[in-house]
Amino acid sequence: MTEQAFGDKRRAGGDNGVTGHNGLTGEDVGAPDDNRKHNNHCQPLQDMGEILQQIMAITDESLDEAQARKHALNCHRMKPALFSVLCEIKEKTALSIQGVQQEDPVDPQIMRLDTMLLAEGVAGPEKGGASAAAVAAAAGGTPDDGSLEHADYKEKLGQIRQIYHAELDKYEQACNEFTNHVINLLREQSRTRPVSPKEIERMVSIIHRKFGAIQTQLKQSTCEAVMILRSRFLDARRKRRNFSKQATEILNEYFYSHLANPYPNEEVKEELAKKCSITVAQVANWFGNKRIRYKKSIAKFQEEANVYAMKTAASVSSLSSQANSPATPNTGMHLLIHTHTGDLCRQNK
DNA sequence: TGCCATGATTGCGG
DNA sequence: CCGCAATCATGGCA
Repeated sequence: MTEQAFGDKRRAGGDNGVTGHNGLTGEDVGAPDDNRKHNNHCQPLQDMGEILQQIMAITDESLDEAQARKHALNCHRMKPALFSVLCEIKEKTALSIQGVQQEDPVDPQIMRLDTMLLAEGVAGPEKGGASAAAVAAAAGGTPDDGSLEHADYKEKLGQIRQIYHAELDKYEQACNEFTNHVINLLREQSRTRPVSPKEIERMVSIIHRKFGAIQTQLKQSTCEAVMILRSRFLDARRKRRNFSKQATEILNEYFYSHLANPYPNEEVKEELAKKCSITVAQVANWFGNKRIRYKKSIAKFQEEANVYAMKTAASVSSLSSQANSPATPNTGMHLLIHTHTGDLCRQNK
């Protein structure tokens, strides 16, 4: 698209080149037709040679002379009228064709990038790292570790944010500079060839689009950096810390005092979580683990006890009545029985 | 360094 | 959605 636009520019320049050529050759400005005919009908190679020779023959004097001719042309009384006609013709031809597929819709991908950057707190106003808090919460660590990781995450995100904005400013500045430069250039050129304001506008939009593409690249890179940062922190989920002795004590206390039904309801879980400075999910995890492990250890002991019981029963048949698993802890039986029969598992539901 | 303890995750069933 | 069971992955100790 831009190529096309630049192509148009080159074509426009080419036209200009012909006029320039006329000027440089010193031929009469009032009789370009003769020159056209000449160019169209004679051997192009020879013409090229001539042109080359003319170019080679350019001296400072001839340049001055050309400048003077240009000036004379600019001051010609018919010039404004002719120029406006030229502009009009160009408007009706090249520009009207070019301007058709101008407005392309906003890329949904760019919108996604913007949304993500905004959500992550990279773009938009500074907002105390709300997403960092979310990540820390997802990590499910203890509050201490959470705040530690939180600070780390916030710092890294801040760095990304800083770089992003610095680059954005840089690009914006460069874009403005370049745009101004091009506008000035075109204005300068508009004195010698038909450059309508619309064309300048179009060129500016092309430049903006080009710089927009660079910005998109920047946004993409920033998004990637944030994703990597996030994944690093989410990977840290598994990096567990053992609960404090106090916390384990509190949890064990509840567990063993409710062995018959070690299923704390939501309120109890919340209370325990508060007491232990852990999350409700962690309390639930702990009880889940505890129940299964307790049951397993009981089962293990039971198995062991059964082996011994079998041995004892086999060797001392007269004492078989006492062979009922002395090693089995009484407290564990409730849970074992309950779990196996499944009648109390959902009491809290 | 290996092993066990332990918190977290996952898949499944009800 | 909850709990169970299996599993992962790390902490901590001998």
